[in-house]
Amino acid sequence: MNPKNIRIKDIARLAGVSKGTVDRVLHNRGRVSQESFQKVMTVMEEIDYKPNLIARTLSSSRNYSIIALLPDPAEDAYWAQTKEGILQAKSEWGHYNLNLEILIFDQYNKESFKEKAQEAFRKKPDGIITAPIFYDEALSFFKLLKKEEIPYVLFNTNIPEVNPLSFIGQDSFNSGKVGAELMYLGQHEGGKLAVLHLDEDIQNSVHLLEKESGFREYFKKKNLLTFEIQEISLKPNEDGFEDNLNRLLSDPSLRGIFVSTSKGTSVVAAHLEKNGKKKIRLIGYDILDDNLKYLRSGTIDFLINQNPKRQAFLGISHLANHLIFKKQAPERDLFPLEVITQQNLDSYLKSCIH
Amino acid sequence: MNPKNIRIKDIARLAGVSKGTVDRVLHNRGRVSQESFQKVMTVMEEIDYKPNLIARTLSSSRNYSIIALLPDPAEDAYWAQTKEGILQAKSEWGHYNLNLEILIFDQYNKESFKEKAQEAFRKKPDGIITAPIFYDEALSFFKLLKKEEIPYVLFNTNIPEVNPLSFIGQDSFNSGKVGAELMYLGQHEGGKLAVLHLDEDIQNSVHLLEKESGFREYFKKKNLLTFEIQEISLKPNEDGFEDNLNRLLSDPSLRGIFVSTSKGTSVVAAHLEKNGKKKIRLIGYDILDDNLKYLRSGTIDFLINQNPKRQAFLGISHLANHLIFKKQAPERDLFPLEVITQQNLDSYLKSCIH
DNA sequence: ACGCATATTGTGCTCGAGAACGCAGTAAAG
DNA sequence: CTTTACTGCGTTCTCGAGCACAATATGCGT
Repeated sequence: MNPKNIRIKDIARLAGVSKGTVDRVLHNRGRVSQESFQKVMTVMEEIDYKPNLIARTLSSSRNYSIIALLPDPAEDAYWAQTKEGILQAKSEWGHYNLNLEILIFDQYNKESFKEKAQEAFRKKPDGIITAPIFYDEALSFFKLLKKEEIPYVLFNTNIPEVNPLSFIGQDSFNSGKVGAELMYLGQHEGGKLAVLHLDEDIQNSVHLLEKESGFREYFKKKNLLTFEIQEISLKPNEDGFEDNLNRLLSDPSLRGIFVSTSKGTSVVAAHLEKNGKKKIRLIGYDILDDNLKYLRSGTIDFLINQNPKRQAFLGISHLANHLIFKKQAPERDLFPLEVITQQNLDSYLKSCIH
Repeated sequence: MNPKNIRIKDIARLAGVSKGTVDRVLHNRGRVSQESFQKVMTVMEEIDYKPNLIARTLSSSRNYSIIALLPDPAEDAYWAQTKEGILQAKSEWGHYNLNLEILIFDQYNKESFKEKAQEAFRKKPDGIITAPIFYDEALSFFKLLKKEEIPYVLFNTNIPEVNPLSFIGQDSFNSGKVGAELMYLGQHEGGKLAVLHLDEDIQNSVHLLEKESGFREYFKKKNLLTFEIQEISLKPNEDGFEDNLNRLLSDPSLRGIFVSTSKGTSVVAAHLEKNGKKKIRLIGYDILDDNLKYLRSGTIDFLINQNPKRQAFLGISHLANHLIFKKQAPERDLFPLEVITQQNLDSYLKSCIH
């Protein structure tokens, strides 16, 4: 009744050869005469043959293994969401022969990353997904993987020069510009603004610096000279962290703070709330539990959503599609820069997007 | 080498029965003795059997047909994006045996919908997806479909009482609240606000009215009595439309306009720009080409993205997954309420989310 | 105990692509 | 003139679930 799809068998029949020959032509593995080749090609040009992905996948049904190399989810709500994404991908792809293993490293310890990376490498998986937060260490890891032709997908932090199969994440520079835009919104009279990096290892975090550049770029391009932008980097685990933060917040001319990390956002919000400074505009990152209440109470004005869960989920999906269905992954899957407010927060929490 | 997945065959072996029996137990189509049933169940409880979706799909590889019933994409940029989503789904699901047909009706003509709906019904597809913009006509259509057990998916406009397989779209009420929030942002001194419905058939468009309710609710809940909210419904094809619109816009106390339709947004923006009234805050819907330039020029302050393309795409996906893979579709797939600004616009245009 | 009906169970083919295998034919090497 | 090597090509089996049908087993009546 329905116009059934064309099968290799059909092509073979039309070309007057056997399906083995068609198979050889399609995958050009030689051993085909000029004549047969031509016959098959003629047929191929006339009809558009789409191989049945399901059949193909079934026959070559092997068990693929993927290793996800992540910072400790127990240490950080951001990475916890990443892990959720991985687990969701695991259950979604579980039906196919996909083995998914998670290896955890310490996000503050390069050695730990090196160790786990080596462990991952030793297991010779069919694919690897990781957030390469240590630049140099990641570099040599990827060199190894490239040599062994193990595809790798990056998320969160991009290192374009290592040519990953795919990068999934945000455009940090533009993310910073969005932050600036939200800062400027209805607050045009100028004043002091702070860009706050709360991270243990700012040198290594290119994407945080890119956010700052984007933030500055916005004001520069608009020629808004009445705003003074001050960059401050603090390490939450360092001595005197509280004092430093308090000093910053007590500046009466401070109009707004742009926090470049998700974890830092709630830290700053807590301080602001404690000191009753709700007038300072606060913009930060991500829908973490800690951030939610401050957004709801109005201490945090906006969040920019990096969607770590979705990043991880899509990373696995791209990799799995590549391995199982031979689909080609996008070189860069840059997420939209989602602005979260009090009113649209719930819609993000409830939506089934992943 | 790898812990191969458990196959029906394995279960049969473990339970000491044949794979036919296991098959009967799994799909409980009776004709199995108590004893065999127990043996199989015991094994099933010990191991978690996940049927190989690929194999299943291959064997029962029939051609599914889906009909998408849409308003004319040539008439309206919004529905054009919907169509894009359908086409994208078509190419993505083309590998599987999915036949996707689009039927177009006139969005201003109920009779046209009835006609096309009947045509769709006559073709006895395996599934239908549609945007039920005519309430009564849709109702009787779905009654028919239900009787024939043809699954249907709704998008854009929900009619919960017809129990669709799935609804994909926005929560209109909260969408209005987000509109209100964006209106209030940095504009606290009160004044006159307009909620503008530009549509040919407002009576029939529940979701537009819901947006208005949400909009009003925000100000009510916040007890912002200094704002006066005025509702205006205009039909773009009616005589005197221009005059009516101009009269509204020339009100000097008007502080902001919330347009409930995507098409209406650019119409209002054009008028505002022509009259040099950039100070009136304008909030509308969707990333349509016509809207883009006004958002970029600043006449439109914010867009709320309903993502028609993604709605259509996911609608088909849910339906296809239901038919082909027997996956159960979410009853409601409510999208996040995406806020589009000058700075994050490009990230939305470029992102590969679909 | 036998025939027949029904209940239960097992076998074997299907889907479509991939790939191993093997056969026939031919050319080069011994 | 045989042996080996290699080409070209067709056949056949594989993957795992689904399903039709064949093959048993059980029960009941005579």
